[in-house]
Amino acid sequence: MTVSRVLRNRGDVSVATRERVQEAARRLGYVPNKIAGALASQRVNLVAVIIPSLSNMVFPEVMTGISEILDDTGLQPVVGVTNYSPAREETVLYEMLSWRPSGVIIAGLEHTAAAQAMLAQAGIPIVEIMDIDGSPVDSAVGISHRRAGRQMAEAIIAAGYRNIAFLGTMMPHDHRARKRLEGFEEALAKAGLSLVDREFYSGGSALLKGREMTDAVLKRCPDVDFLYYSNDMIGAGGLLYCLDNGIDVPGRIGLAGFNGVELLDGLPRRLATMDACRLEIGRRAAQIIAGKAASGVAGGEVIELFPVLQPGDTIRH
Amino acid sequence: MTVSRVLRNRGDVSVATRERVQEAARRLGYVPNKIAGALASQRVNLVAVIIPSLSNMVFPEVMTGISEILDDTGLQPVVGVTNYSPAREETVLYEMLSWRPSGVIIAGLEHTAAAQAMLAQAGIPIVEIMDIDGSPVDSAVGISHRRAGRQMAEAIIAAGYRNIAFLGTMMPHDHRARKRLEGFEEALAKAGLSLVDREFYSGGSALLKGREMTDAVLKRCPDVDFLYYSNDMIGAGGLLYCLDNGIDVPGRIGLAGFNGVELLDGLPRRLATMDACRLEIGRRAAQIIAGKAASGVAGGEVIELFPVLQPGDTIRH
DNA sequence: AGAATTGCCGTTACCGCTAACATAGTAAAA
DNA sequence: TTTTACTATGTTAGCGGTAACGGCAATTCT
Repeated sequence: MTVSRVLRNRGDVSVATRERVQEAARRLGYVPNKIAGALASQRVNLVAVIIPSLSNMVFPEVMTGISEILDDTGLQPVVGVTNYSPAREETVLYEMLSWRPSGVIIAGLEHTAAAQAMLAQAGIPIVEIMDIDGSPVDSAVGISHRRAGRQMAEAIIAAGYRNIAFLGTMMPHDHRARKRLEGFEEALAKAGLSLVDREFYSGGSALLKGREMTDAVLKRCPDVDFLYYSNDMIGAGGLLYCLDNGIDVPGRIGLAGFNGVELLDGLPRRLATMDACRLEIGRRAAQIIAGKAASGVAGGEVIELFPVLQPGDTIRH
Repeated sequence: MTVSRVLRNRGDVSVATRERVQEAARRLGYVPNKIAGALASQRVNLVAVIIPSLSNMVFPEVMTGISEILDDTGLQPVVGVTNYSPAREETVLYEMLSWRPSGVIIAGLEHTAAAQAMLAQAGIPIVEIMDIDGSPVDSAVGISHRRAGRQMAEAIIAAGYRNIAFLGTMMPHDHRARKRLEGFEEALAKAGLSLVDREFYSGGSALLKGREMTDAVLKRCPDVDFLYYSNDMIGAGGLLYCLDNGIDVPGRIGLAGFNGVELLDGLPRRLATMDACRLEIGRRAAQIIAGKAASGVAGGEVIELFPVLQPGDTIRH
């Protein structure tokens, strides 16, 4: 017990004993067994973070926000990656819950029925992040992707573009990209317009994909005057393609992406985009978990963040 | 016990009982407590993965390789991020070891004395990845960054460049970048050359940084004819800068980076680089852990991988 | 038929720690 | 001096599973 007290800085131990214990621990290379500790105390300083992917710039930044806040609380994030597969999400969630974490941060509002049930039953704070177009199990922090799509469409229409095409991921489970497209089309419809073309791809977002898709669209629809990309990476590819081919941007063709990734700052021209508030989403989500873990208070809250449109140099005005 | 057997698919249970148990588990939303299970069985299906950063394209790909292999083994990776801080690495390692994982995959060969001691004492397979220029605690999988730097220098010299500058990170703990630079300078020295300029920066790798640094070097040393970047991201920034400014690449100035990131495929010109074998490193490391976890065999092995120089379009020939 | 085996399920004793309480020693208060 | 109040340390009983073994009935072997 005395050792336990020393190593956790809990309760009264005389300075002499404390030092003797620490010295012995150091000498023996003793590393306490958290498994036993967690079992006995029914407390685990882990927060499960479940995200679709690590390779697209967006989630690493969310992670940064989460770590930033959690670092001060003794809580530790544990990452699980689902690759945009609902089945895998369910498995990963089950696996993580079986370690009885202090909270869950999970991307998106769409989960399998079983996953929903697990989340609801877990008895710990749950924060669904990125998206708020839907109903969360507990808390949610994110932006309205539908609104983001709508706003971008409105800006594009206001700038006078009329023959608008969409280029994006075909991932059946990227609900946020889907909602952006829905919002986008909704705003087009309101203006009496509709997409003149759409091009989908699967696989990771990459510059090269953006080039290929742009090429395909321009070949197929020579009179298109705006390309709306579902993410900045393929948008950047499209931008480079246009510049390489001497296409007047934003005069002849306008371009826009989504996310506000740092990458864009170095491009020859600044791509129009919308910041997805990734860092802030991570921070807020972690704050909710940390707050509830400390206070034990229940009750879900929904925090909506508002991305700002960054017109850059690829929409004319 | 019967429940335990059913849920782990171990031992004999009649079909009838098995189904009764599963049905009850489903109905109750029962999630077994791995903490208790791990304590009792002294087995934990977790592999600690300790890396410096998630935000620079290189480690996510290593993670992909790791997950790919581990997915078939029942083992699960748990990521810890150190932000290139040795002190933080020590903390993260301690934290992870206290959960008694089945193995550790950790980036680099340089650790604090305490971290070295923990790794050596842990009694589980340890794989140090990315680098093999040094002596591993147990196993290692990686490339020789010193050799990589040397090879690049030799190729540059062979192409006839003579006024060579280096642009890279100033992170005091990015040992791999440091070793590449050492190898590079070593090969220059052998050819009777030395760097005409060097420019360092701190912070994440970004296109914009690459532009700024390139601008600085070219202003300072107008007669420089080759720029060697410590990573592809700033290299790409430099390439875009040169193209924007009408500099003849690779005639007037040659460029090279390091890593072989996918990003480069979409650039107007292919940057010379060397693949760091990231995916393969992840795979091999995971295989070692999985193999040892299964067999219980000890004994460290060192696996050296050999990156290939991809000359691209930015070295003349 | 009796012995040996097999399939199925139950019992017991931990795993390494911590909550809760007990106990000595020591200083302050009555 | 005795009582009270801490302070510092020790004791006990789990936490929720699993390893190891035990036992019984049904089957197979000899």
